Amino acid sequence: MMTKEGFPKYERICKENDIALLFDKGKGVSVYPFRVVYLFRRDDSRPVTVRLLVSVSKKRFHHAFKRNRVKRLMREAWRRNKGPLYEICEKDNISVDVALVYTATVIHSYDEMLAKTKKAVQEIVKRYEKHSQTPR
RNA sequence: CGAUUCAGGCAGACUGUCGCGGGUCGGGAAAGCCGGCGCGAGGAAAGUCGGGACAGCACAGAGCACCAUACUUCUUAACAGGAAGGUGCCCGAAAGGGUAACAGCAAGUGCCACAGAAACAUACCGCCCUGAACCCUGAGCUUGUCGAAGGGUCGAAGGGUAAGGGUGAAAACGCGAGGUAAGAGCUCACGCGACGGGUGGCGACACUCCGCCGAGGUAAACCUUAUGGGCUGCAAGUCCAAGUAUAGAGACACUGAAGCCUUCGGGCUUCGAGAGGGCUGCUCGUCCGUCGUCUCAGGGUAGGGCGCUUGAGCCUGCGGGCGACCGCAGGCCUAGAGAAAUGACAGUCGCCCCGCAAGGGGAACAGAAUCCCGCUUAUUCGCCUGGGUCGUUGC
Repeated sequence: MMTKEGFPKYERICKENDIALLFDKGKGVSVYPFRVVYLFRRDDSRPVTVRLLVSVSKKRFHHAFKRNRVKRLMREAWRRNKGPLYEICEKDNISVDVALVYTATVIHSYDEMLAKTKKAVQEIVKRYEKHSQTPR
């Protein structure tokens, strides 16, 4: 099953075009300490995939080792909490791209990262279900 | 034992669970499949400051310009690095240590504020010499608006003088003596400095040596001399190449649009077009072509591959050298990503600090991006090893 807690290459957004599309068409919501941008997209050529992009700006963290630390914590927390997104995606056979942009200026602990990413995932699920219930 | 200083080293370890990037082996038709094994940040990975390797472009040779370097020798692939040494300056009682834009202003040119007479050949004051004129005295005889000689508290003018005064950051090598009209390296002793020679040293340079000389400073002023330097950087560069558009090649087709009628072959009406070029200036004719479709094609975007880690490599031993470093032998393979892996959690042990103890607290600076050699900066009131110096105690 896809709900296991790995984080392989195909679950990361690497292509420049994909990133441009995500930030151009995606919907944004702020869940401190993140800004979340997500985009549901139907693509029958690939299996159902939840993909992630993490971003920590050089403006907020000047030192490379601090940026690395934040990104690693974010990825670690994400792979623990992404399960609910796979549930709804497999139910509706749809993929989703998510970008997490770190907006705080201090490094939060791993436990806080876990809690906040969980909240972010729940927020995306809630908004998706609300949107799919409204008649088009 | 403590303090201080120099040199070198370390940068917690192990286990479990989950996860990531390469590699490799096995299964599988294959996979974004399954499993095993092994590797996966630093001493500065940092700053990007020097130097190279490598790559592309440029390039006959030489010169000019420009830039860089600048005590010597050695070291190195190379360097503005390093080692050993020289010289000046600074600290120190000494031993010793630190430091230097450390070639040339006795090649040329420029500049040297203010002050001062003068900033490189100049005389303001002062000193000294000559001394017109004037004054005093006045031999003499031609008795004059004469005048030898002498003197003067007067001194036009000319000249000498850099010892003294004053100015300045700096004033004619310093100081003493001789000397002189007064003075002056004019002469002499001592000292300082330049050049030539001698001796020692590979050399920078040194010397209680000899000769000759005395010349302001400034080259982070132009400049001179010597040496070196093409430019750009792995986002270099190179290979494959979807889609879209298309100069080019080939084939086919060929007046265009709208409306109406139709037996679907076509017909009628209206509007627009009938362009351009060659063969002859014009007309005709003819050829190329304009417009459309398809195929080929080249360059090339997205994307992907290579470059990409075996190298001036690391470790150990022996040998050479004061040293930087070099030689030989044996062993080892030690990250290679690409919106960018090297992580998370738990436990045990070790280290440091506080505490009698239970226990509590702490662990810096910081993250590979083509690769090396250096330099610089950051780093725990950290730890370990060795050397020097000083202090205290004991023998």
